[in-house]
Amino acid sequence: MFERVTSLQVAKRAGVSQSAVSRVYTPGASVSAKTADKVKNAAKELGYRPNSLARAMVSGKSRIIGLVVAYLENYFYPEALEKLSNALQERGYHVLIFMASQAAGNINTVVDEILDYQVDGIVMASVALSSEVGSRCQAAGVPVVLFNRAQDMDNISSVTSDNFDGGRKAAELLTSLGHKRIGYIAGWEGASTQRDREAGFLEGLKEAGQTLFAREVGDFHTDRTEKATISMFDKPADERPDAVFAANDHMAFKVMDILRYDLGLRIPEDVSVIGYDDVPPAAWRAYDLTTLRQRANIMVEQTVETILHHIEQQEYAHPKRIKIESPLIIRSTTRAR
Amino acid sequence: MFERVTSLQVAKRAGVSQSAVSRVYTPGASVSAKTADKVKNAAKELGYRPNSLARAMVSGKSRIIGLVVAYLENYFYPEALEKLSNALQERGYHVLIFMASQAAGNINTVVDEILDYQVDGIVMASVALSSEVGSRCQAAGVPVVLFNRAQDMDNISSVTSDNFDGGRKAAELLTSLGHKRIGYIAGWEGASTQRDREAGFLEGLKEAGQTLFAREVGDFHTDRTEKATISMFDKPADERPDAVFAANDHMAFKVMDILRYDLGLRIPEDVSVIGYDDVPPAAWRAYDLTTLRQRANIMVEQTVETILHHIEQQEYAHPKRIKIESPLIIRSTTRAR
DNA sequence: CAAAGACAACAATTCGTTTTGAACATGCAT
DNA sequence: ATGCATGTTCAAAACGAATTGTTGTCTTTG
Repeated sequence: MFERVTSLQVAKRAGVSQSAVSRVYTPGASVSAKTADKVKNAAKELGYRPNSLARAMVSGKSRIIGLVVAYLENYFYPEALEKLSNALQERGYHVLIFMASQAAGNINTVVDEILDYQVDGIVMASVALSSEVGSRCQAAGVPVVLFNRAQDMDNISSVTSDNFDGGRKAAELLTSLGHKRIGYIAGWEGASTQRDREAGFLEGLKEAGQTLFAREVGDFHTDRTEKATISMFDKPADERPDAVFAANDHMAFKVMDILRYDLGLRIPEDVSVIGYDDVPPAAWRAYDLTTLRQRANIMVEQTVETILHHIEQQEYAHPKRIKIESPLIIRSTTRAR
Repeated sequence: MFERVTSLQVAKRAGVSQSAVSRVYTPGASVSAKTADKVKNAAKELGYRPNSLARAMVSGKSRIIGLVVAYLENYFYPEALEKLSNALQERGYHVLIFMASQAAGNINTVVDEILDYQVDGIVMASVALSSEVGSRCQAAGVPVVLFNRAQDMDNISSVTSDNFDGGRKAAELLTSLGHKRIGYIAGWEGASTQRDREAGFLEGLKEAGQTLFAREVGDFHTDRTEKATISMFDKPADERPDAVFAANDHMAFKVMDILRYDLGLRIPEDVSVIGYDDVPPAAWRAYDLTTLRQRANIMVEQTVETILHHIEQQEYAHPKRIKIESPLIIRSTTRAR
């Protein structure tokens, strides 16, 4: 009932060989204008379109990039995903998406499934992958780029913000504003972003001759962040921080909500708040959050360039470790100077 | 360098034929336990995994679903995308994603590219597609399901909220709270969601013996919504609405920001606000928005069921038009009774 | 003990392309 | 007219697995 139109049928109708049809659709192949016309006409009449899968099988290039995402709740990711997909589409690639919702065991299954589809490359967003998984991809000749995560040990490319530097900038701002009791709400401690941001923040405090006044773990997670905030701030004024750096914007929003609506504190009069990411809601008037911007467009651009470099140059040996500077975006959740 | 392991190599090592290997990986095929073991061992030793593309070519089933998304700025979509991808993964399908960022011409190109990948089905989220595109997919034997958009004319399945009913509920609530000057911020007028919500809203007002007091178009777009809000509300108290229904949450947030921070109005004392979607930020304390919930999990579930029904039953003739009820979620942007 | 039946394994074919290597013109210079 | 490039075209061989009809092989039963 639904007969697929094949290149052979087009060839017959155009009165040429099947391989001629193939070459018409292969950029840079040598075809005379005459046969190209005949083929194109026949193709149009029959509604022919080349079968990407067959093409992929014989050429060994699927022009599919596997994308593994752990969760889209952090609104940095939808933005990145959109840009990534667009950028790859422009280059003739497409994105096969895999959610790695669950735990680590899940990742292995997911990577296997990805490889089954003969993807040309894999982008892992916010996923910490075991070195074993990494080497399995290497073994299959599929380059991997980590997006927004870094892995020190393995020889895998990664694109991140300069999280250490961003953390330091946060500390610089807070100390320069005269804050003396500075707290930190940590993200999930397995994440390199969390670790680097915290390390940079501590370094920044140290440079100003200060140390951390309070620390809680929010795990990049709503409920845990709310608990963390309460246990950090539900105290007399001189025992609680007068400024806090949350390891990402989403935690910062929760911190702000608790401070304002549960604890009745004013921002920034009683407490200054800084986040990280500059997701769109950070600019919404109700939050208007001072934060460090992750420049999604640049990060995506670099990710695309890196993965395509690996694919098209067949160069897997020299992983790139790209860090994008995070500019400080000062809004109204930190005191004016 | 990167030799792919094929079923033939496994077969040789296991001392069986290639077809035996194939059957081991085909659920429901008849293989003796003995050969299955031999094959599995050989496969493990060689690190064999079946090639999905080759499988797809000969079987005619790629187990890939093409997903077309226009934009992810509305946070209803990341949520839906995540759930959709997960649900399909569970059923052994995977999602090839296509952003249809630009105008209508873009959609055609995108659909062609999708079909080239021999997808088993297409889900279109928030995309209005020409009937021509629809019939092209039909002709190719690829079922299409519209997600969060309906198309009256064509015989294409769709899954949406019951937007008309939701709009009416919004009107019922506002009129029951005693509001007499009720405004509406419309979304993009090409969207069926916008049209149905407005029609239901007007119907609800009519049932209460009222008519619309003011109407502006926000186009589901930030800047236009801010302008729309100002032109609706920057007036003396008795000339502006005392309640407003925005066609989605994202516009409602902008409305709230303008009302509070630019016009100095209180919500809900001066103006009640209702949105539509119940995206996560609607529950954030800073907004705490009364809204109509789009039940993403149910919508996704129905979408998956519908598309897989079409695919696996090869039944394209009877499109389903599924509407999911939108419950009213009352929070604090509407007056208490 | 032979015949029928049920299963398993096999070899060969298929899917729709790209990619050889060889054959074939065509045109130009000798 | 002959030789040699240059440029097109073709037929055939991949690619990696699923599928078909066929041949075995092992049980079971009359």
